[in-house]
Amino acid sequence: MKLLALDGNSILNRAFYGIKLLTTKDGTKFTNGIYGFLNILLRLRDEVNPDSVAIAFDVKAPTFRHEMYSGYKANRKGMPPELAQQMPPLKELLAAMGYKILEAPGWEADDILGTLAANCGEGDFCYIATGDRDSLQLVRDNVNVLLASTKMGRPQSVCYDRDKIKEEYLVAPEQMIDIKALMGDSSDCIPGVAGIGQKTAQDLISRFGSIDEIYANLDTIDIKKGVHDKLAADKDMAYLSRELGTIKTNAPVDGSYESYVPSAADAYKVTSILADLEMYKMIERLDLKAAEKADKPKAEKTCTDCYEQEDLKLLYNLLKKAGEAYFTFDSGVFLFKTDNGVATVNPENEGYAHFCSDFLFDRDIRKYTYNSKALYAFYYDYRQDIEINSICGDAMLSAYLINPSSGAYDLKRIIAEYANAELPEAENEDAFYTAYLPGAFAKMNSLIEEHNQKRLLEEIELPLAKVLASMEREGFLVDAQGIEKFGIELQGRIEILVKEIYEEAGCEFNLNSPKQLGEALFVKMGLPAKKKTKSGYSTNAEVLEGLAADYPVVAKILEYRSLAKLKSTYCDGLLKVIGEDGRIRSTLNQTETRTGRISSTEPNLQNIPVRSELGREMRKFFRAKDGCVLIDADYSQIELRVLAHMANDKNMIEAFNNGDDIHAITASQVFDMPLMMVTPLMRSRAKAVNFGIVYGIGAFSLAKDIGVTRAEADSYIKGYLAHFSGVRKYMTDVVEKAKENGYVETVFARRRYLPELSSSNGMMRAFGERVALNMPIQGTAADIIKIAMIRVWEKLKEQCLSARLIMQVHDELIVEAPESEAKIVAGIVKKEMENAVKMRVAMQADVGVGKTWYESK
DNA sequence: TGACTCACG
DNA sequence: ACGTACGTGAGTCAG
Repeated sequence: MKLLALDGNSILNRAFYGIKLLTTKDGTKFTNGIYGFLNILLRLRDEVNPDSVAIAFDVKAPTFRHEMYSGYKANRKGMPPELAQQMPPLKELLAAMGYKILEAPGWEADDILGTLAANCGEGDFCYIATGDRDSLQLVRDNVNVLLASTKMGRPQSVCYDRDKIKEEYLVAPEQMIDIKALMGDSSDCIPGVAGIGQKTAQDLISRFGSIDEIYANLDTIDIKKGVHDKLAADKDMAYLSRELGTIKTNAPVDGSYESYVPSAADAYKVTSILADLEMYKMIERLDLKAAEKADKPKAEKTCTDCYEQEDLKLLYNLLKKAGEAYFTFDSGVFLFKTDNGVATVNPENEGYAHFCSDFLFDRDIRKYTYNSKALYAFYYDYRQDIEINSICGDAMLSAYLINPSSGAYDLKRIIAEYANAELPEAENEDAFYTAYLPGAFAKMNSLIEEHNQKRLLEEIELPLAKVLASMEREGFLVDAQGIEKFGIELQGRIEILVKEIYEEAGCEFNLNSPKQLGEALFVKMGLPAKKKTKSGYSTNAEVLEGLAADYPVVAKILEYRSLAKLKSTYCDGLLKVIGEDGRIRSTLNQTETRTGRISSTEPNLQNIPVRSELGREMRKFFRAKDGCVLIDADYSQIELRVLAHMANDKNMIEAFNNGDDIHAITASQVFDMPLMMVTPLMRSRAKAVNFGIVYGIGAFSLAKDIGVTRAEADSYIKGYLAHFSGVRKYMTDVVEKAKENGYVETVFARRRYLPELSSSNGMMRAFGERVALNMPIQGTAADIIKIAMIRVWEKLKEQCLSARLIMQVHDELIVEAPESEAKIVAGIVKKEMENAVKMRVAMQADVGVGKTWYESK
């Protein structure tokens, strides 16, 4: 039998250090070690083509094996958490692949390998794969060592047999240990003989055979005096080292190679672990199909037969009787999970429209689906009289609530992660997913229950999907001609600027290229460079602003930048996406952000300029249709109010509830003076401190932001925390709790995991702490405005108003309403926003009305 | 595709 | 000694 025996720890180590740190998209799991390990394993498997495979791991012994020398291997124990984390999933994966994992408490992996090598009988062959040269001592006529490593991300292995060792070390493998006894090994804390290195040790052993021979004839053999004296002084150390360095061959493991014939891989489990680690290519490389038909405990078998459902009346009755329906949906085509498999319902079927309105309307059928927003959207267009009720589950939203950092909410991955499912048949993938929807929901619902997120799901995310679908459908009317004209004006100004800049710079270059711009400014023109980026000089606004006062050309570049941005992103960009009816329909993503906010894409309408006067002009082109006005309401200081509530800070709560100017109050506290004496400068600095608190403050960044020294910024923070002691306590508590739990959560139990907190990298840890401080605040604010959106939307519907919610910008809602409804709608929006939640601090929303976004805000 | 820059809350 | 505030999306360049 041909056995391939791997030193799991050693190979994982090589893989980990040979490949740069990789993580899953969300940063929750490190994967480079596992990835590299699999690469090496597959490579070896191909090279060796073994009959059996054994993978050995160290198991920490409760006490040191070699107590006489207590420093032994002390420096080997420290494994960085990024690596340690990867150990359990790796073992699980290897086991699922059908390989035997060998562990023996108190024994190291190389002892286990030594034992296996020693059991190599007649007709057997043993390949030891390791990253560690120690194991070379195990080489025999039928035992080879494959020294594995990862160079430039590629797996490599060198095969050592007797000849190769002779060639490289001039000795037989049995003598390797004597070399080590003399030279020692600092990484293994094997002392060796002081002053003797590899060269001398190799020379001595190749000439005299062993340390026994050397010491037996120490005074007669032909060696230099210095070497003789060193050998004489450390005789005990040499023998101790030999003992320490000798790999044991009596570990308590099964020595029979037959025991390590791999069993069939558990294809489902392997796939789901790999999918979890986002190693999708690896799934293909393993080609699990062949191994799939294993006769062992199977995952729940679900019928995935797909058939066209023609009798829709019958299907409706079945669903009605069941009281629930699991289905997926794509542009009008339904796939229903039924007892007989998966039923397809097509728009071409007779009675389709009738079926849809009956089924979707029926409150007594609980509906579990995927991407309910798309379902709402389709039927808003298809037939507006079809009402959709009782959407009780949306796999996308559930998966998002369970982990908003995973970023992978396609149905395929959700099924792979949460349903105990077998691999999909390639032909009818969609039917397969539908078939496993109930299983996935069962698992996700129990997690959601466990995390106390049931209300968050049912009262916020599920109803919000309908609101977002309606907002996307409404869109935002824009004045295309106005934008075009504005763009032309900008273009004119840009061309003049470009000419002037080229003239003053003395050369022409691509102003849009940071690389060329940096070159022109800091090399050709010799301006003082301040900051560098990975690939050259930094030319960002902060740097340029620092130079603008002294170099007029830089001021022009800044102006160019701002105009170019307006032109390309906002004028050109928006013109491209205006619909035939003059409205822009942005996509509102409900499962994008890690904090619970929604995001807006294609185009992003959440970053339309407002801070600069020229940019703000853009908002004049966002308007209400004829006869209508825009009602714009934004929360005042929602994040600070949330902080005051969560921290239960007396001073801050009182300030808000008195209706005070919070930044001014903060200034009076930070600078320790009466409110009357607070100057505008002090107020603006205090405002920056308030922002900083919400972001997880650092003195350095605060200093940079407001242009004071670090020490000064530091004293502001100290002053702040001294006066807002509730906030101080909150900050320590929330970080402590995050470290304990591994996650933070909002008032409404929206959760975000923070693996960064257990990183060994100080910067990553600090980042984790800032996120721990920020996410509950930003996330709770997001929860609140979502509640307000649902209430506003429902009120407008309830009162049969024509007004429509059309946009949300994190703390701001925009409603388009007939002029006649303006007053009442403004009242509804304000009221629903302010009453969305009851907190220790009252919420305040400011409402504006106007023909354009510019006017209404 | 990643880096850079910059628009918003 | 080292880098530094939270959360997004889009346009552009350059390898």
